Amino acid sequence: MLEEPRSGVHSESDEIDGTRARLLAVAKRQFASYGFYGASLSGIAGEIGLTKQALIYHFRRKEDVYSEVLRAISERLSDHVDGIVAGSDDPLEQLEGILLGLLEMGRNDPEERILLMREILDNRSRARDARTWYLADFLKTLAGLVQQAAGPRQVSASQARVLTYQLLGSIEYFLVSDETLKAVFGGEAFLAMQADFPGELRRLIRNALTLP
Amino acid sequence: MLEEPRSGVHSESDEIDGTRARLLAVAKRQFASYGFYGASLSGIAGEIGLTKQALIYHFRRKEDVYSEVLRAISERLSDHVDGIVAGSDDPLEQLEGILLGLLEMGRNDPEERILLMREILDNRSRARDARTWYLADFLKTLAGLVQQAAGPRQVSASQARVLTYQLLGSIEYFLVSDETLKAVFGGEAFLAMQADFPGELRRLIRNALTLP
DNA sequence: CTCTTTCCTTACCGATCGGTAAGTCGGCGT
DNA sequence: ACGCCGACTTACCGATCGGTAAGGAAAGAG
Repeated sequence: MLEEPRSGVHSESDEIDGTRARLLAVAKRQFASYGFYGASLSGIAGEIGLTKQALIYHFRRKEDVYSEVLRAISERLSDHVDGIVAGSDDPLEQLEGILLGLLEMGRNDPEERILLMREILDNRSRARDARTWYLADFLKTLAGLVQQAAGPRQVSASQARVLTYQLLGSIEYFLVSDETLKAVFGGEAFLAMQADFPGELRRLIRNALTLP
Repeated sequence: MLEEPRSGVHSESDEIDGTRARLLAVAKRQFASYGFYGASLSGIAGEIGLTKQALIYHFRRKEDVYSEVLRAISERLSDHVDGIVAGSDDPLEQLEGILLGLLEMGRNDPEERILLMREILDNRSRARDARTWYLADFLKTLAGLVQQAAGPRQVSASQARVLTYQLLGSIEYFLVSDETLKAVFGGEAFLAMQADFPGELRRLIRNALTLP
């Protein structure tokens, strides 16, 4: 029933460790759906037919599972940014690439956006550790790009941060609201919104940055 | 130690029922901070020196406490909208008023925005009841206003909804991120952002709606 | 054939959860 | 004076939480 115990790797190689990766995938989904408190170790492990002690064997504490999930997300996020930044020299193009890419990432993996949104909300109560700082680099990079891209407008650093957050908020809020939108406007209207979103976002970015 | 048992009102009048209102206020804060699962009946009641059974006496179940909190918020929200709409005839002015007012409301009562954001996230898992529909009217009104205000651009209903959500997202995401922003950029930078936000939001609204 | 390590199990722990049942107690109407 | 009733309390319930301890199957190493 169980596949690939693999060679005698010790816990170093995350590469193709089957169980651990599967646990992380499930954990991501459940943390996103139910939040840190709402998700349970037994629920996560149970979804792939294991007991919670198997989960607690791979990661020592619940917090560690959560941290690991978060770390993977932030890693993917900065990889994305690095990839885009390497592919262009124009700040405006880079910014557009990052934000539209973010939209695309959210479309492919909605739970990830939801988890990140929850993290922002929980930051004020739980946590204490790094957490926030996972996103710090991403935010600073983005704000820097905005300030460069807004050349014609000559915005201050603070204004650039505000703009960054407005653009980011447009995207993240939309990505997180899919179920609400379906419920309020209907499924087909939501599909139309999904189709219209990228174009309107591009407009929003251009308007926000290039107009005096 | 306890004040105003008041006249023998039965549970109808929410008017000046001391305990009930205080419980709701505490519940709002704790639901916002810890989420539905993270907040506990005993924790809420304990904060004003009562036992959880006092809480469960006033509201029968935990869900009912939560619903009541949410209902109050949505009521205040639609009151706000009604007030603004009554005060102006120009859709663009109305929209600006509503959105800037929302920003102001969020500034005065951050927990309220956080709770609403959590509600959006939780909608997909918990819930089943109305919930979403509390916001439905608000969203539809807003989208209608956007479409009217975007007259020169001639946007479709779907585009209007997208625009609505982008603007709404800008605000809500910012309001919810205060702690993150303080942690990432520092407290004084955050204050500067707070000062810059309304102006940039106004720009964003105008650009999004009036430009072709 | 043993010894060890990896990966997972059952058994158990105290704490806390939401919720029920059954009082207690002060003020009210009659 | 008596009983009722609203506003609480203590006592208790089963379920579930995260986490510890100990053991066992499987596989590689010597």
